[in-house]
Parts: sequence; C-alpha cells; structure tokens
Amino acid sequence: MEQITAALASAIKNVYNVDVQPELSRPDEQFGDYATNVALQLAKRVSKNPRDVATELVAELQSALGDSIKDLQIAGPGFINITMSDTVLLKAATEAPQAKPQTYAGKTVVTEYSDPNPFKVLHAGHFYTSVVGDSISRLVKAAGGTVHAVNFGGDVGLHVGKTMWAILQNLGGENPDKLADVPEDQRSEWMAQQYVLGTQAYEDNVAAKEEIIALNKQVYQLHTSNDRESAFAHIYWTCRQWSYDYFDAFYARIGTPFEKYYPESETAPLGLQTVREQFEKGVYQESDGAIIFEGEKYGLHTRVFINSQGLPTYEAKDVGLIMAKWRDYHFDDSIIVTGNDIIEYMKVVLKSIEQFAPELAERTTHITHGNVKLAGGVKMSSRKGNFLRAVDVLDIAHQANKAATGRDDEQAVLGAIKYSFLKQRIGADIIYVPEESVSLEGNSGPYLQYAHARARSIVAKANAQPVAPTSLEAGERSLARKIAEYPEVVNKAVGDLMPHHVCTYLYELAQTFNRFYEHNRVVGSDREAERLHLVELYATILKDGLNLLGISAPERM
RNA sequence: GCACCCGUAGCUCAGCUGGAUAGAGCGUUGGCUUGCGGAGCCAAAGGUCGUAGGUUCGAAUCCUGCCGGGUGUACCA
Repeated sequence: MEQITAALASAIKNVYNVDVQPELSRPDEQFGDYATNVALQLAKRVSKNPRDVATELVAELQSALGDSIKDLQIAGPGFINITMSDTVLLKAATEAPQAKPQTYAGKTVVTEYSDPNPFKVLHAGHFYTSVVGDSISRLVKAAGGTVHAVNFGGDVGLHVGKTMWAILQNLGGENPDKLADVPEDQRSEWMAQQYVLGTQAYEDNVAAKEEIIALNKQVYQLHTSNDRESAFAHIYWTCRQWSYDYFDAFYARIGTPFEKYYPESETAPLGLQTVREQFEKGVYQESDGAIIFEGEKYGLHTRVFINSQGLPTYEAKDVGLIMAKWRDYHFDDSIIVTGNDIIEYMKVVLKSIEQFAPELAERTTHITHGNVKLAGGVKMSSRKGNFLRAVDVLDIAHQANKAATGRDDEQAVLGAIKYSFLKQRIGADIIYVPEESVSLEGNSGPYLQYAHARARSIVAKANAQPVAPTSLEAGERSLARKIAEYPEVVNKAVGDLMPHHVCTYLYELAQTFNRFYEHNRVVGSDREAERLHLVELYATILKDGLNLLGISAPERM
C-alpha cells in the first residue's frame, strides 16, 4: 500500500509537478483492490479533464509498479482502480497478522476508564465503559504502546457522606461490630441501598442534610489525620474495602484488569495544593468564598474547584488526578474514557490545566460515550435506586444464552456482551439487546467465536500441511484480499481509538470466508495445502481481532 | 436562553477528513441441503439518509436555519 501511494505521489510530481499525498481507498471488489480519486481532485488544479489526468497517471504508474500490478483501470468520472498481482496480494495476506501499525511505539500511555465510586453501585454503564476502555487499551498496546490502565473513584465526597449517614442509622450508631451481620455476598447490594436511603434523607430531611454535610467533612478529616482506629474510621475503611473487593472481583470476572486505583482521597490533597498554588498565580479566581475557574474567557463556562467550605470539588480532584498520573508515569499520552455528560466539564478542567501545565492538557484525550439502555427498559439512576447493575447485565445475558443454546458458557456470554457493546461506534447511547447479543446467527460475538472454532477444526482435521499458494483462484483471491486488509483496519481503529472498526471488519471477514467455504472444498481437494494456508491465516486474524476486543477465541465450542 | 451530542430500511446499527448503483444484522418472502462443525450459502422485498437552503463537477458526509430527542450550564460526581 505504501508502495502504491509513493508511486502515485511521484507520478503526480513527475507529470504535473504538484506535491500531494494521495489517498487509497478499498473499493468494491468488482473494481479492484485499491482505488484513488486523485485524478478527480487534480483535474481542476491542472485544468484538464479528470479522465485525461487519470490516463496520464496510469501510464506513469504502470511503468513504476510493473509486475506488482495485475490491472489498472480508469472508471466512472476518473477513478483509478488498482488490482495487485497475486504474488503481492498473497504476501500482504501472509504478513497481515503481524503487520500492525506501530503508531504508539516507544510511547507511555495512561488509560483511565470505568471510574466507579466506592460506597455506590457498580452499574451497567461501568460495565460498558470498562469494555470500551479495555479495548482501547488493547489497541494502543497492539500499536506498540506501553499501557497503564488506571481507575479513578470517589472514596471521599458528598456521596460518601450520604452512604455513611445511612450506614450509621442502620448500625444504630458507630457500631462497627454490627457490620458482621451483613452477609458477605450481599455487601455490595447493602451499600447501594444505604446510598439510596442517604440520598433520600439528604433531599427530604433538613436535619439529615446537615448531618451528611458534617459526615462528609469528617471523612475528609479521617484521611487527613490517617485515622484507622476510631469506630467511625473502622466502619469507613471496612465498607470502602468492601467496595474495592467487589470491583476487583467484577473486573476479574469480565477480564478488564486495572493496574492501579486512584482514590479521590489521594488526588484531593494534590488537587487542592495545585489549585491553591495556581490561585496565587492568577489561574483560578475567588468568588463568594469559593475558588473557581472562569471558563467564559475561553468560550466555556465557570466551574467551582474548591467550595466555600474549603473542600475540593470533583474538578480539583481531577486536577490532582492528572498531576498524579504525570508524577507516576510521565505519560506521552493520557486517554480518559467517560460518559458524554461530563464532556463540557472536562473541557473546563483541561483548559484550566492548560494555563499552568500546557503539555499535560495537550497530551490528554477525552473520549466520551453514551449510556447503555436495555431494549424496552427504563432509564437507570443509582440516585433513585431503579438502576441496571453491572451484574444484572451478566445475569440477563446468561439467561438469554441458556434460552438460546441450552448451555451456560461464561466465555460466550462475555463475548456476546462485549461484542454488542463494541460493535457500535463510541459516542451515542447504545441499546443492549440480550437475545441478539448471544445469538449464534448474525453479527454477534458468539458467531465470531464459533467461526474461529470451526476454522481451527478444519485445520486440525486436514491431512496436508499448509503451504503458501503461488497463484490464486477467484474464491481464494477474495478471501486473501479481505485478510490483507486487516492491518489497515487496525490502523484505522488505532488512529480513531474506535474499536468498532475491528468488529465491522471481523464480521465481514467471516462472511467472506463463509462464502469461500461454501463454494470451495478445503480438506481433500487438490488445493488442500494452499487453501489451508488461507484458513489458518483467517483463524489467526479472527483470534487476534477478537483479542483486540478483549474477547476470547476458544479452539472448540 | 446558550453550548455540546444524536436523527440513515419495520427494529438495531455501519458508512461521516465529499466521490462510482447508500451497506450489514434481525425480522419478512422464496431457493440451496444426507454438509469440511448448515451457528451456513444464494436471492427478493424494504430507504425523498429528520427538514429547508447553501458550497461543489459531485453531499448521508462540509456550512447555515428549522423540527425532534438527549446532555450540560457555580459550590454533586
């Protein structure tokens, strides 16, 4: 591909003396392997008919590329369609599994995603963002980056005050011993309930509201004084650990491990210190007793970083988080994956950081996604308590899987959920349809897992050893052509940080293979060895691609 | 009010740094079938790409207005 673009660029230079970086696209198979519309773009600049431009370029290309080209055609208004020789195509296909772009070679990249809060529920959105963040991490890693996947969450803040208030009510005061009454497998659910009760009290009961505000301060003080002994501290640290244990177990189950948690109690002091220092330097302003950043100057809005109580808001904690990431990793790139709702908020935080640490803001990419909605379901809100928990998604998918296949296969269920989350472009809300996700037919994770298992089984069953063909029959050529596209697809997915490109491609690849397989016998044919070579490449790419999505590719199903 | 995101087939979505007849899956209708794992293949029906303009040789794609849905907009996260 690079060879063709280079030849094209120099052809244009030779004929018209213009410097352009021509782009190749993958047209319909009927048109060839690559197509370019440079002749159309050039026509005006050189005052010629686009088809004449194409004719002149084709003549140059022909002599430059020689044997590596099978066919060059001018079509339609002036497209140049390029068909590679079988030799070149086969070489590209054979190298495809190893030919990933090294966009991030030598770079240290911190990815942050999931971000659940201790003392609150782990909901379906956390599941979604974990899967997306994990796949993005895998893409960056495949592109040569050193990736540190980290997680951020609020172990201090008003929501903790709310939950702690309800916990103290429930325990009848500061009685840590009574925590033993909560069954181990119900801890997470119990805490989620306490949060809902605390939130209701905060809204409905003035006295409770004041107590919660006081408890919030008390939690901050507990961190400042490193109190681990008092009864209150005992309750706090125990429940906090329950949350982290639950998160760890869930991430282990779905296969999205994290290297590190940054609790807000850790980033808060750092953020507070940084914001205060920069306040002295005029980056932040004082207003009504709070420390703010005046975003209006930059076309954004104003936000509070330290409230009038002297406590850091989420904004200051996020400033602290970026400083902590920088301190720990000196990253080249920082990728943050969150929901759409904080997109404007993040712009303000980053703009403020840009004032005193421009390189940190510059190296940060904020990727945002929508919410997960269950087909026909209700909107979830952990505040009100009518939420879809992360574990509910697993349960629903398991049920659907059992109904569809009669089996209970955790790997298939995880593949189903992850694929249905990832196949849609990141950005808009997504609708999760459990039945569709676990279906063995159509564009689903289990379908691709099965496709892989079947291909592996063909290779295992064959008598011959795979041998790279020297020429290609029509059906073989279609398959080889699709296989050869893989590196370009990964390159696009890495460039956009968009895993769905991989999904789209893998499904098309499986379709191409099935078409080939339907019409071309492999085992027992006189081209068995040659065809096995292609089947093996196909299986390898399916596995590799699924791995980029965090989906397992079993040998058998 | 202002800002940002979304609006493509009955449903769920690709395609969006402009290019060749707008593509998939599910669903619907018809065909293939004792198979290498048919969890498949072939085919049909189904779209004024929200809408009205603009830019362009060319617009689902870029720009503007409008309609519809969502989110954000100072001491929550």
